[in-house]
Amino acid sequence: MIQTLRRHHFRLTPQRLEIVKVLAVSEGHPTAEQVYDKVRKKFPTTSLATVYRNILKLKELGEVLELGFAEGGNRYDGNKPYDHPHIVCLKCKKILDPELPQFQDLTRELEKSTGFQVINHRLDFFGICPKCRAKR
Amino acid sequence: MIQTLRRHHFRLTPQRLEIVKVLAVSEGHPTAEQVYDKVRKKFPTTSLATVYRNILKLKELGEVLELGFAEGGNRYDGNKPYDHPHIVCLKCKKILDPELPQFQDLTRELEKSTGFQVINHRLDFFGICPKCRAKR
DNA sequence: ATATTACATGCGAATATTTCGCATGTAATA
DNA sequence: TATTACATGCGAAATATTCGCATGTAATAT
Repeated sequence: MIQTLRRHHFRLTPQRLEIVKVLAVSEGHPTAEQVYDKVRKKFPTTSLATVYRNILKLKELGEVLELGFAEGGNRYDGNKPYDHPHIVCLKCKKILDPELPQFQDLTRELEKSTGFQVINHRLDFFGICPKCRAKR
Repeated sequence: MIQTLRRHHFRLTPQRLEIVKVLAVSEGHPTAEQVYDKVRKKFPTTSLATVYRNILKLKELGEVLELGFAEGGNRYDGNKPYDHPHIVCLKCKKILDPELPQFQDLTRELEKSTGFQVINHRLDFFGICPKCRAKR
């Protein structure tokens, strides 16, 4: 990510580097607010707008994937910024990346049958994770 | 939908009936605002809050499917209120329901491999529809 | 090292979307 | 026709995100 920023001649400010770091090591696909909270641990004066601005930039550079949900509050993935299936726990809200080899490219088929030019896709499953199932 | 409302002893107000009708005949998965605009053609004093409240109710009754997107602004489907794939035109924003027989239940497989109890899913494709492709 | 400058930041205000509180209205039932 | 609990309309609140602008600072040139 840092390489990409450098390549595009964007400045490597401390806040920006920290946001990148948080996104890169994050598990479970954090919200903007969660990124904000972690960044403020190191740089307490950081503003939420800066977090959003940097996420937007990284999104545009293709380094971060944005996941929108009906309940509001987007989630971000800085590890695999390309389309891949997700499985969301409805209780603890964690989002994992399951392996799903059966889901090959239906895309080609779909393009043929609909006439659409398909650019990307989104596949999410919703349910209860093993840990939350055990809890009760 | 009206039967379902009646069965649950909800009142059949003119506004409610009109909202149901708009949702039932709508194509392309309207936004709340679009439903609001159509309902106001017949009942000009209808408030947006009423539209949201009724959509919420129908959602809870399982009669309307809500689709959230990262760009904000949910979309609603009153025709097929169960999980099914969508294909979204990034230009004209229309949403269609493609046939996708290849997408059988990966769900069972996923439950086995992840330990999740899967409750529902969401599969969307994004691209450019034939009409918009022709335009340029 | 220092100066320069264009990009970044922090702050609060603005937007957009959805929900809420509350007074009033009205569909369903008695 | 009266009753009553649910529904509506309105504006305000709650959320999530973006914007405007003054100030700060990383990168580059000197």
